Amino acid sequence: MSQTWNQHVVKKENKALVLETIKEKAPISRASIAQVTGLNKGTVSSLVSELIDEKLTNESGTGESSGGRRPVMLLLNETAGYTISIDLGVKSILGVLTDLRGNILHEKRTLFNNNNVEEVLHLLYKLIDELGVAAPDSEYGIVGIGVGVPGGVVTTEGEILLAPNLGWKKVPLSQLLSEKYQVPITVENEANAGAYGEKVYGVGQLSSELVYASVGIGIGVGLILDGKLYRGLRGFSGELGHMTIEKDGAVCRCGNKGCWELYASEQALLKQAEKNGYVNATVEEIVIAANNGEANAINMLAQLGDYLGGVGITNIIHIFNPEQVVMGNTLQSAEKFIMPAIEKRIENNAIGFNKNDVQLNMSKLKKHSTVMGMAAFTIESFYITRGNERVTIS
Amino acid sequence: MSQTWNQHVVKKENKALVLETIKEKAPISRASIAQVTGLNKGTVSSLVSELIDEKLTNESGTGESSGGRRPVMLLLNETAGYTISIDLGVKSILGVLTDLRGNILHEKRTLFNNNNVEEVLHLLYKLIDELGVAAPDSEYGIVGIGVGVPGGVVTTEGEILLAPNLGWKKVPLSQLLSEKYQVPITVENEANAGAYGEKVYGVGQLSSELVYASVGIGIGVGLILDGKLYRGLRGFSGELGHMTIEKDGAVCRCGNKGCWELYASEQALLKQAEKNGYVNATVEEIVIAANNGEANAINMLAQLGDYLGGVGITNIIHIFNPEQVVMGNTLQSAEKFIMPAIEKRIENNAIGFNKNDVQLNMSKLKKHSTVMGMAAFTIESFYITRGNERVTIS
DNA sequence: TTCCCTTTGTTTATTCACTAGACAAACTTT
DNA sequence: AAAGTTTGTCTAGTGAATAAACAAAGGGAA
Repeated sequence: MSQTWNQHVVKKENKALVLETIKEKAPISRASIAQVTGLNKGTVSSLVSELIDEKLTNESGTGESSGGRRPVMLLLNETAGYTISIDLGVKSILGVLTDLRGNILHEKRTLFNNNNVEEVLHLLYKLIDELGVAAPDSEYGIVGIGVGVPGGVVTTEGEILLAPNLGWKKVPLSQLLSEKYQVPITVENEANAGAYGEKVYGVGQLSSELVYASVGIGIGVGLILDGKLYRGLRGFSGELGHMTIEKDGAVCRCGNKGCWELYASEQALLKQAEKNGYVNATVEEIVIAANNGEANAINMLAQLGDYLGGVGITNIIHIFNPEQVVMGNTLQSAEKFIMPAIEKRIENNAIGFNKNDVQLNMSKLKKHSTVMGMAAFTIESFYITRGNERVTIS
Repeated sequence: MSQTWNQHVVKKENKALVLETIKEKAPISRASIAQVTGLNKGTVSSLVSELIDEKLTNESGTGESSGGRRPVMLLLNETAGYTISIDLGVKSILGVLTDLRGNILHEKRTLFNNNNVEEVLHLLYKLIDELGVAAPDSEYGIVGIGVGVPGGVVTTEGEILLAPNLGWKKVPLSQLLSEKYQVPITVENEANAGAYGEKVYGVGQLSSELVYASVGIGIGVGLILDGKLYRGLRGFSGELGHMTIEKDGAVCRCGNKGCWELYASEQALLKQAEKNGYVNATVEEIVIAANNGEANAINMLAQLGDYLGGVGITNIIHIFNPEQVVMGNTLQSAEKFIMPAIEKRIENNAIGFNKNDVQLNMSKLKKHSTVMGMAAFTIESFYITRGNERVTIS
């Protein structure tokens, strides 16, 4: 059944609206908030005074007069609390400490070779502890920990993590962190987090229909539909890496045939490189070779762009009619060599209307897409749950 | 900017909630509504009396006592108004007259050979007029006309229809109908409407993540995500018929290569049939041949199922992690021969988690999926806009 | 039958959040 | 200095929901 509506809900929503307005347009006066939101001046005054009591916003000095009494400017109190946000990769862990506006205060990357669960968890705990110590004193302290992971998070049966690329199955990461740290924990797929990061802090801030393709060892896709992250029934949407693009193609480890990521990923590139005599090369080395003008390297990257743009991304454009497609993760370093191929393929292959609507970009946050997405999740849920507490208390 | 919240909104939402409850659980008493929704008995009483004044609900007689005073049962007044809902196909127009619960009172199909815009519009107007005459007298009369069309509806620049399969481009259908009939008009893609029809009245009533594949001359897909129809940025989502499934495949008329609908549609089947000596055959004839045990026909249908299930629908399952995939339109007549192939392919090719979540069904409404979807749109918007009028008046 | 208990639906008093408008403070312009 | 503006607070009033009392209409047992 749907929710019932009463005055408590009205107040909660209006308060959230005022806070959101301050967040977006700070510094801003009470009078301007009233005008922008359509709320009455008195209502805004009363809600703002509660927000100040809760330390969520601050009065800074007075602003410029526009012919009358000077306005008192309000600021978001972005140092009322901090988030710890993690990108758990297959070779390294990236952790950042952010304030409530998503400013990064502290950052650390830890490399590892041993994928063993206990080993990696130990490093993860160490990293979290270090970031926690780095947090300044504040009203709310650490408001949550978010971890982006290279795999699926099953939300039934209590958030269990499955990460084949890490060799992990059924790790109850969320539960483990909840027990160790008494703060809200969010665990989310790396591509989903990346999509949200680009939407909130990156190149997608103006788009509400955005597809983020994380092209790394495999391909993961995060979907922002109608301004919100779309997870599917149980969080397994976006397995576009395992979309068939060659119906009788090679067999993938997923059991399907002709999967996109067999043709257009780091894995695919390195396999091709092996054939062309680049033994045990890395993506960076191939990009350097291309920069040095080696035809083989340039061609390999262009072909990768063909497979990315001409098939997978064209399909994405047809399926979702998105406003924006953002590409991120490790293949971003080859931008210079793959983008022209991608753009050309989309120009040639995509249907007119869908093609004209879409804007294609490389990630703006680069290595930070995932951590910033996790920070956004944590911050958003902090503001929402604080609102709910207030309602039930009053 | 977001919406501001006040008591008017609260009342409007609660009234909608009460009406929704009556719609779903009729016959139901005021006391039960209060218990189900969590609203106060007095509140429910007052809202119900307004709904009765507006003729949207009725008191029927008293129900059975459960040890005290007998309850007065409330019913939805489904004959307070009627919708005219149309499925504009490439060879025929199907029109129905429905009441506010979606019961079909009158139905007519008109065939045509000449795709000329004026010609078809003339037939459409005639059909609408006939259905309008058939509507009984009622409080609100015809509350809206909805037309499902075989093409895209561009919502910018005032709802222009593009229907390549009809040979139409840039027909302002919505505007034409608005001028001729002074009631709310909805024009929507046939697959989108079919998806909503199955969600509201068909086999998808319990699912909120549903993908509807309309397999006819081409393939169109309607997406129900998070319980709502997903249209993409400008209404062009769901062009999955033009998803590449063979990267170096045949060129499609859309300009892309290896599109799904080249392998798995009526068009594809008939082309194959031609090769196998079934000259100028129809789908029905091939199904009859299969029923008569002709191996060629059986094999062609099985192969069609392979392409449907093993590639396209498997991709859908990986992309969306849906709760349900529903197939409809003309190919439904071949259900018996294609379903086993589809199911087998999905079993073999789809990734475990996504596969286990999904349920595969043929359309329940069959030829009526699209018209019922249009009826659902019209009815829903009637109830919503009536609510808004009330708010601005009071 | 009669009396008591239940259940339903209405009525009344109260609460709560928002709005309109008055007002004071602080500033600019003439 | 006087007049007009803008900001922010305060007060009275309104509308919608809730809680609780109450009336109406039933059932069940002695």
